[in-house]
Amino acid sequence: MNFQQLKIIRETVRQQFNLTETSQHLQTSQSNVSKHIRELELELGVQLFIRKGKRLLDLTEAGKSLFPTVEQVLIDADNIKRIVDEFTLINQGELIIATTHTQARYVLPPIIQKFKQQFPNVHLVLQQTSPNEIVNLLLQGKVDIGIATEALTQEQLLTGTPYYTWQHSIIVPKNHPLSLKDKVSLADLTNYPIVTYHEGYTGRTNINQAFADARLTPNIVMSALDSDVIKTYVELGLGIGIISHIAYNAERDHNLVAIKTNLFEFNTTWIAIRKGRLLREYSYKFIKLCSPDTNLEALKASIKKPL
Amino acid sequence: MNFQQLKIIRETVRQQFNLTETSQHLQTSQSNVSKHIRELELELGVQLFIRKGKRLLDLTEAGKSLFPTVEQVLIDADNIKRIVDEFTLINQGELIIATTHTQARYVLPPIIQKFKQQFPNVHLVLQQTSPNEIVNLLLQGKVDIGIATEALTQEQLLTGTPYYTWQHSIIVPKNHPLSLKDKVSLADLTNYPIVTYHEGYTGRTNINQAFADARLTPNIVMSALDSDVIKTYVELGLGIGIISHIAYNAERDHNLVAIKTNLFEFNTTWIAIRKGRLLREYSYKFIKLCSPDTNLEALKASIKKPL
DNA sequence: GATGCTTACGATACCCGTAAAGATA
DNA sequence: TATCTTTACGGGTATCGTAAGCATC
Repeated sequence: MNFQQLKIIRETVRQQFNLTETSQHLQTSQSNVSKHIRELELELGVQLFIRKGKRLLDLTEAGKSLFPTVEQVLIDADNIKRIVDEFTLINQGELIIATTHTQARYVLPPIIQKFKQQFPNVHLVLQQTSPNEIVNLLLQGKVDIGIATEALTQEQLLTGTPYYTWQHSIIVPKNHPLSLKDKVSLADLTNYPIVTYHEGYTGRTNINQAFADARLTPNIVMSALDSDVIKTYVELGLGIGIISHIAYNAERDHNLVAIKTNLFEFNTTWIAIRKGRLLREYSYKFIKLCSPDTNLEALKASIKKPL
Repeated sequence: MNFQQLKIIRETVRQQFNLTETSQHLQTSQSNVSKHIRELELELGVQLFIRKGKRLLDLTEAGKSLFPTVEQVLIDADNIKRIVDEFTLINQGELIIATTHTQARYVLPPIIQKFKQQFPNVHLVLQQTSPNEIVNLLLQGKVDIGIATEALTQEQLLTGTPYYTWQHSIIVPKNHPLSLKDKVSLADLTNYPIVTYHEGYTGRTNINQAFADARLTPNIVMSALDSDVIKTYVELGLGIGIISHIAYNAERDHNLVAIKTNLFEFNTTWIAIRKGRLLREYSYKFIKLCSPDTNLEALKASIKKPL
């Protein structure tokens, strides 16, 4: 058993049992991948993959049982490198953050500015993607920190800390009838076409829930991945918008009016990291910058409990 | 980085930085050990060992930081093999138990008999040693289960379950003056020479404590590692004995009288296993046989929290 | 027929142990 | 001088990629 074999097992699963893909991702040859798999199976004395003829279809029961441990070994091997870097590359390295558009555009800029002042030699990578993909990237150890409102709290293998809470606001063009009302109700909203976030993004779950609870059906004419797109179409008169209040800026968005409401539940945006995967010290400092109340020691402890 | 290098790091620490010893334990050559260490250091870009000239003295700070992770990787690699065995060698394999004389001689026999009936193909190894050594063996992953009264609950990296509680009894030769008294006090005991367990064995801590609390000084003329030795010398008239009540058998020990007392605190004998190290299913069955009330799921969960 | 896996084979790199040399106590 | 570590070197093995062969879809 060697690390290359374990990496191949992991990557084969990630590439859904396509050995050609696996070999390309690991920068090696197909034949190598194939041979390593069978040699590991031979050494362990058990089939790890279900085969149909020559094709690999899935992990066997045995394969499924040991796969989490394989992942843990590889993560720990990676941890060793990061521990070393903590000594050789002090306050220097890479910090990869996976987050959504809303955070990247409206929330993180001042944090990142401060972080960059404190750690000028840390190369910051901001990877903008969907909440589900953030979970994937975290689980695969491809990013250090994930920040999003959705999906992050479901996964056993992730841990983290709440970042901030917020609510949705209604945005309408200037002089829109809704902007003249004292109080806007959910029923009012159903009278207009609505533009808001896509399913699985930026608290859309809570929006759906509010209408469902009130037994109302909103007329959602368009859903988008980010607030800027929504605002653009609301400006064009396509409908009224429901966006994170964070994404509204009175000055810049002078063509729009934001209406604060309590119609939708509070959302919590989370900072998440993968259990079992150590972070560089500066990564914890970043989290502390985001959420100064975080108990870093407790967070570090929770990392050390993989399931 | 490969497994051999990590094994060498671990063994070098275990052998207190003597590379010759390390090579012998790993069945390889001295030069290999030496080279692997320096190549790993080169690859990681950091010194792992403090050297004085050519001799290795200790781990560096960096080495100390990553050592627990190195151990975890190797344990997990071992776990993978055990997981495989769970599929290929069903109810078959090895179960190594480290325990003290008292358990091996007086407590475990009926358990082991039952276990052997249920799992005839499991090779049982009973390793009899001191509580401190049991802790060592557990930490090094050289035994599956440790059973003892002392030392097992101190270590962060161990987890486990209480087995049973017991008290010490006084044993005296037949017709000894103490055997005629209605109630024996601690002060009474100080009037006679005492034979009991060695420090660190079989509840000796509690014996010391009881005398200390009463501000009495016992006249301990001899200390032994096991109850049989103590009984032998009490029979010879060397003094009165203090042994685990479990170790007294009225029939077999017909030359001795046991006096039950509450003079000493209750002792708890523990079953301990190492965190992070998976056990074969039959090992858990063994624990269940010992202590039927154990919540095995909770125990398994506690294994998965290294530190 | 296109894609994907296995086998064959030769080149290379790596790992190992012996032996000699050098350092430490 | 004993013990211990490093360096040098040669043999063996493992790993790698290319290319060809074969199975699957």
